[in-house]
Amino acid sequence: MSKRGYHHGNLRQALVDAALSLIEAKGPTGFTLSEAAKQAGVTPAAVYRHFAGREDLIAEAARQGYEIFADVMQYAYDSGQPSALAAFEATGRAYLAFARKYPGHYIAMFESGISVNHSPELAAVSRRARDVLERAATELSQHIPEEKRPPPAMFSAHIWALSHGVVELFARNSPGTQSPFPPEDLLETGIGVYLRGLGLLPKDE
Amino acid sequence: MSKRGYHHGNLRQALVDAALSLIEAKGPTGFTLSEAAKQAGVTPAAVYRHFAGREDLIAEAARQGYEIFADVMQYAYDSGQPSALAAFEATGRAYLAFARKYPGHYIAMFESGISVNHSPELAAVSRRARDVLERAATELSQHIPEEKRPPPAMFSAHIWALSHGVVELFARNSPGTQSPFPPEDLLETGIGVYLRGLGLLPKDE
DNA sequence: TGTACATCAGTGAACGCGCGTTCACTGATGTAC
DNA sequence: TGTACATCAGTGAACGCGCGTTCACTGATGTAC
Repeated sequence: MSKRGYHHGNLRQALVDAALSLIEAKGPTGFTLSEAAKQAGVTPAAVYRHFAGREDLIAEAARQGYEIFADVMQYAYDSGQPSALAAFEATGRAYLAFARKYPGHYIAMFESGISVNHSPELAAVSRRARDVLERAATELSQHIPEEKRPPPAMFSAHIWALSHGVVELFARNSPGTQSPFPPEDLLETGIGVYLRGLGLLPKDE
Repeated sequence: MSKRGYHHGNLRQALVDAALSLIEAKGPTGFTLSEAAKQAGVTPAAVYRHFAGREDLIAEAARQGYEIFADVMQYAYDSGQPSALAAFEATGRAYLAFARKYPGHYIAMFESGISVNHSPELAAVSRRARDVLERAATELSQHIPEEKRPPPAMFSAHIWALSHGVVELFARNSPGTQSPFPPEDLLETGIGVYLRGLGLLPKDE
């Protein structure tokens, strides 16, 4: 264990990590700049060497989350190719998997109250994540007869909303509100029924 | 304008109303006990005549929200009877209508971080609201051949999640994240596709 | 390899603030007689 | 109808706290020569 020098070396990222673990442990409200600094072994004032302030730190945590999120979605999409259906279903599963694996990031992204327009970078990377799902939806909807094809943006909005709802309502350890079913099953079956409704899955089980 | 007496007369409810308007205006974090008291024209200390503390005040706001919510859902359900399908679709629409009409209550209920088990009353009334949707789902699912019928609790969980996701992602005036479609349309079409997937709506438009 | 020096990451003390909560109190209200 | 009195809703001052942020500073690090 080498003695830490006067300079931290990687304080910026250490602060982001501290913020994430605080958010994960105590919710978006539980995070304070001072406590994050303390957890990184540093004076609160040191934070200002790396961030404009509290909100800026959260925004960076969210940005990193979107970055991971977009990668995860992209990877899932690719793994299902060349089948449009497999690619689409994989991205749906990836949404929930991300929320479970990176709860701190997820909360920073969707529940911390920071706007996706906080910075151009944040807007861009969130757009990138959305685009993956939308592309998967677009390609899948090619298999629906044109005249009864819903707009792909609506299609993907439905799945996004269902996924988000499942996460918020059933995949949180909010005390007392335990899920009647595993969230993964809920999302899987929900998407299944939905795709069947679009004629993209056979009518029978 | 009669001079206010020394006693407020209905301070308890005035505080709840103040809390709701603050929550609506500034989010669940924006609400403070002190400011709610100020808005009700009263000293912060006066709050303690009526509530155990800050959290207790939010819980009461949420409780009143669930009460209204359950009534609204029940009314919608009744209005669709005797058609199981009409009743179900009406409750779906009622969910979103409630979220739009009572944003303060909605946030207190679902985003304030208070547990539904804060008090037995709160647990009971939230149970009542859930039960309406679950009953509608149960009745509607009678029309599905028994062997391919999903558990009604799962059925209603899907709709609950979709509705909640639509509200959170597309029905909030979160700056920059405007919806590509009106939330009402999104929910309506989403539920439509879903019901078609269950064989409860004809295959063709 | 050694020295002088510029850089700049982090310190530590201080700030003003508004928070939730407590306490002894006061005075308006309602009731008993 | 009038008076005495109990109740209790709201006051106002005070508290300790942790917050985000600022500031002049210091001393470790890295570079130029």
